Amino acid sequence: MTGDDEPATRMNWRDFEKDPLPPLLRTAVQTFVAHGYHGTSTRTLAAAANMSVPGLYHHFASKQAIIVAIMDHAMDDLWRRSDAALAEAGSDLDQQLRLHVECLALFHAHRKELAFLAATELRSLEPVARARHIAARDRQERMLVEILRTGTAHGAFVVADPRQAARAMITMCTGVSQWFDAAGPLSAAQIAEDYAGYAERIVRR
Amino acid sequence: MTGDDEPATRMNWRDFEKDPLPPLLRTAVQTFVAHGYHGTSTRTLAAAANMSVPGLYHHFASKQAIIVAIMDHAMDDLWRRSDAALAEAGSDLDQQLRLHVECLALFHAHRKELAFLAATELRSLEPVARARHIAARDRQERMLVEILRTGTAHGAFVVADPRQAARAMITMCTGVSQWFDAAGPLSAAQIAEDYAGYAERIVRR
DNA sequence: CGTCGGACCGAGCGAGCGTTCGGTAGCCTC
DNA sequence: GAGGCTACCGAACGCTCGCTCGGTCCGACG
Repeated sequence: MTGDDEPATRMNWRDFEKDPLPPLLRTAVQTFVAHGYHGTSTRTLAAAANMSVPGLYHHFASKQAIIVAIMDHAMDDLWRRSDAALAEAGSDLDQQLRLHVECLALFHAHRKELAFLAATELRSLEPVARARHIAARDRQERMLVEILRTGTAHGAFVVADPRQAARAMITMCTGVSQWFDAAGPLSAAQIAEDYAGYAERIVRR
Repeated sequence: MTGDDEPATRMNWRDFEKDPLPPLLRTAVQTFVAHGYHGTSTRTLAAAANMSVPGLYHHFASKQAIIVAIMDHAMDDLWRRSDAALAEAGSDLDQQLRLHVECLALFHAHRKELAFLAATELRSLEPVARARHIAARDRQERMLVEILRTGTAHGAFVVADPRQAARAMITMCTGVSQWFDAAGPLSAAQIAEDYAGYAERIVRR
């Protein structure tokens, strides 16, 4: 082991060019978003990927494994982006908050289907995967709580309850995945900037 | 017709004593929250209500009719409460915003299962009911947008995009239904007050 | 040239699904 | 006390579900 918490080259957390998801999972994401996990049959999944049902089972052990792969990818992608955003902010607490919220909003706009599933299909995961997903969600939440707590301790922010404020900010960003429209009047970048502003105002002295 | 947009006695929108939902629907809400609409069978629904499957079909025409009754009740209850809150606020714009957000947060805390379903099971509704639910959601959103727009026009608030700010506030409150715990350290009333504060800060001059 | 393994498919398995049929038990009315 | 109503239930219908069996095709390798 080499202590891998500081990768040599950090990802560009603002880059959403293409999602490296294999085509089968990409079509599965869209189908699950439209009808939900239990509302989608393996036949529908196979048809969406231009494949037979056994063809699908060649790549994944079960329908459950498909949703698990999607959810894991979502949580991993968000975590790596927000980790990179924190690194970019350095020790400036205001900047840490701004970039974290910007990162959250960008993710929920650019990866809206993925983010929607991550928020919606928790209950469709079997116990092991569910526990893992909850842990990832909690770790993600803790990152923002820590920013708010440190900022409050150093007098940069005024927050009565950092955990509650973090939840308000996170669910505010989560909501973006429900209504964002790439063809709409607001770009993801504009929304992210506005949301960073909302977060700042919530904690302003 | 007597012009019924001003009922003689308005409901007390802060009172959440008991939900007037019949027992069958009450148990259905909990089961749907746990497993989702498509993840719940009519046999499970019947067992949760201590009933046989035909017994369940005596009260509702179909499984779909059960979810529709629940969703309609949720949207109607929220609408009547926020309507009453607006009436209580009178013409004071700051108060309109405060009470509206307080009402939203209270609803999503006290009726967390109901609110969770309303936000989550839209895609499980068949076209007619779905259209009705979307219309109700839009009407609900428009109410807050109007408050923000009027407040901005009168110089009470500073909001670049009322629609976007309204969505941020609404999804912030929607999130309460995902993590609120009646046995937790924060009461619904405390949360509602904090959230009204967040909303105020977002639009503050 | 042979055979090996990855990528896939048609057909079908048992289980569970939403729904319905033909009842029964208890109560109220005339 | 006959008839009708509400509130149910056991059994089963036709269908779809997740999943698997026993293949075929095809490019890579020796």
